[in-house]
Amino acid sequence: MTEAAAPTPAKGEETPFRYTAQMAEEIELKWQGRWEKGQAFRALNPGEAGFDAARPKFYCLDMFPYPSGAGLHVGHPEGYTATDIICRLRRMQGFNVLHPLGWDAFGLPAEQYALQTGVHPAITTKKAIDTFRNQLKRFGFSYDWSRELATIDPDYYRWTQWIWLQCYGAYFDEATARARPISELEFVLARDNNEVELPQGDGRRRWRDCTPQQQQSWLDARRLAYLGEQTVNWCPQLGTVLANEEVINGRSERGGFPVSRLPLRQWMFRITAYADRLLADLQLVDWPVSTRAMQEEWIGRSEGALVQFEVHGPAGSAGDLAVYTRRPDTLFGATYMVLAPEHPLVVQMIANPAAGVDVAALRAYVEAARNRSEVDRQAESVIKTGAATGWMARNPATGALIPIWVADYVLMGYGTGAIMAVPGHDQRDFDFAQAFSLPVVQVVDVAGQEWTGDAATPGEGRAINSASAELSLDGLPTAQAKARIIEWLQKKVIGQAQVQYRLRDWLFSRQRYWGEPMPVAFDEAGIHHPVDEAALPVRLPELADFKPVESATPVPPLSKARQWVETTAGAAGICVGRIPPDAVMHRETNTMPNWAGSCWYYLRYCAPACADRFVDSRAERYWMAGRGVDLYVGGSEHAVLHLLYARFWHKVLFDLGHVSTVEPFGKLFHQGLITSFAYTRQDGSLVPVDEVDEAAPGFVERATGKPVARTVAKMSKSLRNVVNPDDVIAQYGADAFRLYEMYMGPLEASKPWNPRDIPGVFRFLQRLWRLLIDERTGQPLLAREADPRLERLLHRTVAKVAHDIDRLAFNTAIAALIEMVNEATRPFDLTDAGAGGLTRDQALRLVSAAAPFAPHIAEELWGRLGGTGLVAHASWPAVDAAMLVDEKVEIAVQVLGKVKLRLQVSAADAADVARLEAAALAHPEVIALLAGRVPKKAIAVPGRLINLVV
RNA sequence: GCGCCAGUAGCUCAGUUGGCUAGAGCACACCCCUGAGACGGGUGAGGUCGAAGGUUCGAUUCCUUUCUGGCGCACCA
Repeated sequence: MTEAAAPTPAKGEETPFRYTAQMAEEIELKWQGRWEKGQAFRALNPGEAGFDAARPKFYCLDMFPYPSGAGLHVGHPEGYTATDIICRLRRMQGFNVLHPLGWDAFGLPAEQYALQTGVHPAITTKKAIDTFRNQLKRFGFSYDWSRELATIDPDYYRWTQWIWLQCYGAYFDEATARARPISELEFVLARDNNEVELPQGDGRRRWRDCTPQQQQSWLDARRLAYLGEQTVNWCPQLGTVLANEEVINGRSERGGFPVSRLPLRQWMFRITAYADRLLADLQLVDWPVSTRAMQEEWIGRSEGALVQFEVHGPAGSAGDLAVYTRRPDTLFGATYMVLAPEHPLVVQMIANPAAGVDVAALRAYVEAARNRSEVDRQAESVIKTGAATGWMARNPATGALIPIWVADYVLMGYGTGAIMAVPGHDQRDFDFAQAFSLPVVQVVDVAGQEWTGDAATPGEGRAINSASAELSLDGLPTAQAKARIIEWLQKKVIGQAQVQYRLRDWLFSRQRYWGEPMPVAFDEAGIHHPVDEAALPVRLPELADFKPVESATPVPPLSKARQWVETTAGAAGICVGRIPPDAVMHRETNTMPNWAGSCWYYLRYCAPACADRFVDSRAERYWMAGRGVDLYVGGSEHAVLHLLYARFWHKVLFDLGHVSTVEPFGKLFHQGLITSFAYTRQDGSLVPVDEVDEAAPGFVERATGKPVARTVAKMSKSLRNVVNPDDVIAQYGADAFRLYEMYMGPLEASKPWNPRDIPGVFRFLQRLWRLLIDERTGQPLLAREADPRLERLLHRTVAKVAHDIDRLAFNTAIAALIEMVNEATRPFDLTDAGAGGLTRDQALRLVSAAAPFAPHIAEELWGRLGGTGLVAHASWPAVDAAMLVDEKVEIAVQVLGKVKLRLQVSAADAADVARLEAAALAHPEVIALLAGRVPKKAIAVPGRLINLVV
């Protein structure tokens, strides 16, 4: 803390009832105790005694906190204060409010902390939760603590596992675009004996002619949770594989460690099946535009065509190669093809080299590309590298044979992992063609971009040089050329229109200890079997040595729990009735990622104690009614990760009939980051925040008196600018803390923590107190008669506060309260004992309006003023609409847009254009002002002004 | 490079469909209170509303360009 003035405790006998930090603490602890004892914020579910179905519901959710060993920082209470304020207002407005909190407690950070300290994560995590809970309770947040839950509770994660099993037991029905139980699919196939496509090019076969193994693997390949061979992101430093969403610029989102690519068989979620709905349903939610845009970009829908190219190897025709292109209209300009180094065809090309090709170089290139980390690959992205394969492909439009190359600028994970290269109209292809002297042809005439052959023209235009005996695109604008060629490709059965997404399936396996075990096991043949619902939860085994296994490849630590891993079908609870109970099984040793628990916690809050279902249906239908969670507040860092995953799970649960809404979070809001000032000496070294003084023009280091520069940065230990909320509360109280964080600026804005501003809001609380309470006696100070001006202002203040809270503009609501208190303080003399500025009724309404922000001082004032019950349960003061408009309105008179004078006009005259104009022009002052000039035109704005043009 | 958001007093921010002399808190100066100080109260100074064009009777507000900062995406064919 700086030297900023701390409130002095009341001295002597003069003002023993002064609002000081000490009194704030006493008041706050007193009311927190009473709220807790009286379960003041307990939300009742439908069916419970006392539940009032006539009230509207309001489900307000904070993003799941991840309790770290370091405890709370000032960023946490920002969003929590905001939701607390709106929840308190809604209760006073008569809503049934659901406002729960729990803990996201599995995952890497907790495990890493445990590794550092050498203490088991079960212990460190519980301790961190206790610390967080204690700290949060000191803020006086109105959570329904009876609904508290943690993802590490077996009673919770049994249902996380259950949801995974739902996905395992479901497939995506393309016809209806929704998930359905895979047993339905199996039933229909058996009944109708349909023909199915077998994997690995085994052709098509009738269902009943398939072996049981073929049937099983066909079904397994369609599950929403499936075991897939994929190139995954392997992070050796974290000791686990990561989802695409967790990798940023080739480094891990958490920790910033390099990530390499590795083919691996892992559990996946078929989130790509939902790409279309995840995209389309963004229209249904009230979310920040930036967040919706991020999800749209992440899903990355693109329209184009799939085109088959005939491949020619040394032994002649070698099947077809499919490519995806957004610009099928440029097919005539495809002069070569490129495969990703991981493309399966590359293996064949190396095994059967074409004559005259340097196979060693090709093999070396593919090897190098595989071993290169993503970071390296991107760092070198400017320079195109590649190797010729010697194999050729036939361009179906021109009939020409074009060479096939391998290059790492083509990614295996997008489209088919192969492209047709059109160097004339794609910059990347052009760069590559330049590097390897490949032909470039122009097939589109782009307006405004002259064709020189020195650069690609990637825009749209009219097709040229695009004609064959069968087909001509020449002269067609791009859109029509696309349609024409797709039609032709379709007729020839060598292509069709295709929608492609950037989104990939979600990698769900983690090689870590501290996570939910997957409810699945493998038999001796390596076939996987789900654990029966009745046998859940699959408990995480106690493991003394939970360190990740040192290895170049992923090895889950759970594999060390031999006795747990090696089990029988009976012990593991697998397929009771279909498999002998003594059959040998080994459990899945990968665990679920951190995201699993946070994908559905908002549902569990509706009925956290429900024992026979993941959520009680009636409770879910009540609290999620309408558009789900009514307000969800949290940081924007989860814009694509958590928020995309949770939407996906929710949609699956919806499809399977387990939840009642399509989207989980109707309205979303991101609070801004709280930054902090940091001070640097002229040589760039850092000065701790508490060793700096403000000097006349700038800031100086206290010890030396030398000037230092102030910057704004994220709070971090290294910058020595971290603020501990406990210290602030000790110095000013929780009400002042809450008020300060809300007054700093708009909730969504990033803003610096400035300790110098805290005394300002503390003084406001003191003024509020002193306005209503005699500091010498502790008795209320009340006016005998209501001042009509203050009455009017009070109505306005109450209306503005409610309106501003609705739009989450807490800073302006507080400003209105400050103005109200300042106005009410002015007219009365502090020395006149017993006489205040507001009547008891007015005072109670003012206290009500302040209660959402500073609930403790409000309860105390409410009690001292003789309010009944708790102000937290009081009704929000009624606003008389008539009090919001003035009887007399001040109208500005402008001449040519410049204000010359102002008139008092009756509200009725001011509201009507014609009457306003007449009243103004007839006014002696206006006549004097015009001095004979005749206005050519008068522009009247009702209630505001009149502008005269002369 | 592309997209989104933001630039208002020394600092942090208000300014709700274009309209009144652009406001608040902190900081600053002065005055009152006091033996003196702290607390408190009062008064005041401080802004070409990032820049340049345009639309309009009138622009901080709308449009275009540009500068600066933040965030996101980035070899996705």
